[in-house]
Amino acid sequence: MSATHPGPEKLQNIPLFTGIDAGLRERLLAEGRIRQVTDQANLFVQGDQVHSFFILLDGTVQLFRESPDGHEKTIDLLHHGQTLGASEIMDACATYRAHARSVGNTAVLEYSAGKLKEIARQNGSVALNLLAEMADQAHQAELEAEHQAKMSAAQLVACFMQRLCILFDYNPAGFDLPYSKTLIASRLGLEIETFSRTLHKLRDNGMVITGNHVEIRDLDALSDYVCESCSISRECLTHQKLARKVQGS
Amino acid sequence: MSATHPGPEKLQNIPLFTGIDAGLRERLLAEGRIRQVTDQANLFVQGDQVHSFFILLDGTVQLFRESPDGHEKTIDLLHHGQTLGASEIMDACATYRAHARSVGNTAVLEYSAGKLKEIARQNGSVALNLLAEMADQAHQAELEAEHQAKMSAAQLVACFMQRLCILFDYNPAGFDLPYSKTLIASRLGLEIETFSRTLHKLRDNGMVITGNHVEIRDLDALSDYVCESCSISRECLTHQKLARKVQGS
DNA sequence: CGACACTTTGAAGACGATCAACGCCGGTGG
DNA sequence: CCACCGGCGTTGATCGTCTTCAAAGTGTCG
Repeated sequence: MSATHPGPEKLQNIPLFTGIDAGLRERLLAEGRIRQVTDQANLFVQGDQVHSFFILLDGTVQLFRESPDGHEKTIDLLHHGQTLGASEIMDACATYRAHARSVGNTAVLEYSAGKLKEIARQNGSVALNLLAEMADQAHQAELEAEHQAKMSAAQLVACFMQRLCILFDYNPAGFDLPYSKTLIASRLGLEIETFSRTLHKLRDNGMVITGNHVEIRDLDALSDYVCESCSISRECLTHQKLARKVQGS
Repeated sequence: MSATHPGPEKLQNIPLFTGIDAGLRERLLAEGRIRQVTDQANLFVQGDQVHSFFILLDGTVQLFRESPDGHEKTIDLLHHGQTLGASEIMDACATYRAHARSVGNTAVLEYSAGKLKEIARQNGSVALNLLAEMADQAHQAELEAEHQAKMSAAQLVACFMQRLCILFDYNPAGFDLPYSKTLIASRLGLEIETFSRTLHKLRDNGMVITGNHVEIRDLDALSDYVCESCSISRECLTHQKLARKVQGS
């Protein structure tokens, strides 16, 4: 499953370039530089001068921040079609606000910051797509904050598992975790020990985890559990589902 | 201090309209409808069809979500020049994702959703300003999530107080809280009891609260305390300071 | 086989939420 | 003028949850 040669299909279905003329899209794609990135490599480092904008073609990228006391908090895990660096460029803030590190081999399309602005200025559709993407990013981040503030560890994990199923089209009845448990725990803002213990507690909610394998026995009960104290988890799930459908069309 | 008649100065210094020709700005302002809003009135309700976009002219608006179990979580408190509804409109999501309720008398400039899109499409500068605003919104929300995940109640409160000083240009040596404690607690995702107790504990960190009055004795020590486990609180503070300066110019 | 990263498990402790009671204040109505 | 009420804030006691520290188990790869 290495990403040394992203097929041409990886250049399709990029949300940023949807709804624009095919010829123009080709030209825009050609203006970016395709980069193969090995495991654990930094695309950029928190505090660096903003130089590039990235579109993720293949693989996974971990977006995370480092605090003075050494702790790492994973902000998000990104996949095909998602972008990095847009908000930094648009915010006219000179430095990256987080680290971006590849998880496994990945491929990205890289644009210079200036080039992105130029493209956005010259092409209204791309600018609108960019706006939609940033709106969604803001929305997801707000949800995230609400989750962190109000949900228990068990609810966070359950919510995460459900989103995994939607994102990767897994069968809830049985699938394998796509990341290490350490990475997931970091993504959820939990200590690895807490995460490990929580996985067992969820057995009572119809979710059985054995090693790397997850079985969700009762999806509805789990959904109720997740949504109980979260204003729009359910809405959020369907929204993501929708986004995926749109992206696939 | 009522907001029944926002002076014309309130129509200036709106970030969304900075950097555009004065004549055009006048026209854009004229296309919006000025609305006076009384205390505790809803600008929109979570789940409503998205109909309008708002620019806050005067007063404070509480943005909050309601969960099935009845709890309210305040997402943000907005002031002059900030906007509401942009991300919903751009996200092509049909409903508001939160409630917006006035805190005290306020004045807003209202545009229909369609009108906003039209303006953004026809005016590149406004679109870029909108992008910058959404980028900042996403950034703040990410920070928020990190804070909720990693900071203690005392750090949240200390951080909040510092931002108050920057936002309202208060003298840290002594100022009064601009909101009720209940509202602040909700904003920070804390129970009112926890918030109340935390205020006293902060005495050890050089912050003395008596009733409604706050005295910060040692700003540097407090800043260190806040940033100890937060990756960019300090950066965040200077960023807001910067944003304010830019807005004032 | 041994080194090392990852994960699990146990025990202790810190922290915030919850429940309950009370004090304070402004307004309303008798 | 006083009694009552409701909203707001404080304080105490208790409980559940998550973190922390420590130790041991599992796996992979040289």
